Amino acid sequence: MDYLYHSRDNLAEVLRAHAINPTHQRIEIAHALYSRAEHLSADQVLAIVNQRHPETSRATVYNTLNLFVRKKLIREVIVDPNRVFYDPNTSAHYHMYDVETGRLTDIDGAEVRIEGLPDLPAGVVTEGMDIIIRVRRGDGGNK
Amino acid sequence: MDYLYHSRDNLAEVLRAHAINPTHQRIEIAHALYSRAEHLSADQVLAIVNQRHPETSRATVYNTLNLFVRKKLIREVIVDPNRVFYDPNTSAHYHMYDVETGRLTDIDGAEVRIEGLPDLPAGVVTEGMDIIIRVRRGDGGNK
DNA sequence: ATGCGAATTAGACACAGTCCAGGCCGCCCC
DNA sequence: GGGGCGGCCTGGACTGTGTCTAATTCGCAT
Repeated sequence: MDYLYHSRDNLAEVLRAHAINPTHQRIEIAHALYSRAEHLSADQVLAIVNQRHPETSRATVYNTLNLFVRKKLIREVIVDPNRVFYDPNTSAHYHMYDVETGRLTDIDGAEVRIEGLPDLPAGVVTEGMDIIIRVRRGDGGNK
Repeated sequence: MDYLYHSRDNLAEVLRAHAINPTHQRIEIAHALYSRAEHLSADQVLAIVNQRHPETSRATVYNTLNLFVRKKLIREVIVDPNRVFYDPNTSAHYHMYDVETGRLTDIDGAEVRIEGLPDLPAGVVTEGMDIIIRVRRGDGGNK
């Protein structure tokens, strides 16, 4: 994957390549996402960005994340009813979600094959497919 | 499926079979879910229940839906960041979600086969698997 | 410097969902 | 039948995520 080793300079290029005006804040937000191989919520991004560079507003974080999603720079992952996670990895892959800890990890999609899905209704187009495997630690969970 | 034709009397039995005390409100809520082959949000359930029988509180609707989920009577479907949908069909099946209309429809899971998923880490147990195919109308959507 | 559109900001707002303290209801036992 | 008890329901306050808006600031080109 090409999303490790993103200096802030490189990130500006990446943003431009996606037709996004690379502002200060947007670069910081992109950096927060790309510099760690984790799935962050908007609030986490806000916290990370503000601990380094003094101030970025909540509105900007939300606006920017939505912008990135629209421009297909990142992907939303909807697994937790409370918050949306953002995933800098846009290649085909799936997710494993620990319902106890809330931890979300990637599953490589390269060798996953799915058969037997019915045809889509006419005039309908696939936007994407999510697969989420919900797990818990075998012992700790009481019925 | 055995979730059509649920009179309120039958529903009381169903609830008891799941170790749920069949109160008035719970039966009405179960009825709202089982009597239509649709996926409802908590707010929709609240509206349906209250248009028939005068008053059921919001807290009760939420408590009851969560209780039903815990008792495996219904299932949560998390596809829309804004609200949770509840699905009375607990057999293995998947979902198609229209990102434009918000409409959620079932995909029978009987003949779906998935291969190539990696093994789970040791000591971890599958809680369930969700597959969501996000679609949109092919023509109407502008880039 | 000046002007202009785009981006950012603070704060108010909207909304789903939860919590809490009080009251009600059904049920059991005497 | 009456008294007590535990579970259920209720309104309302509260929380947290995300959005909106009006005003300010930024960056850039002239």
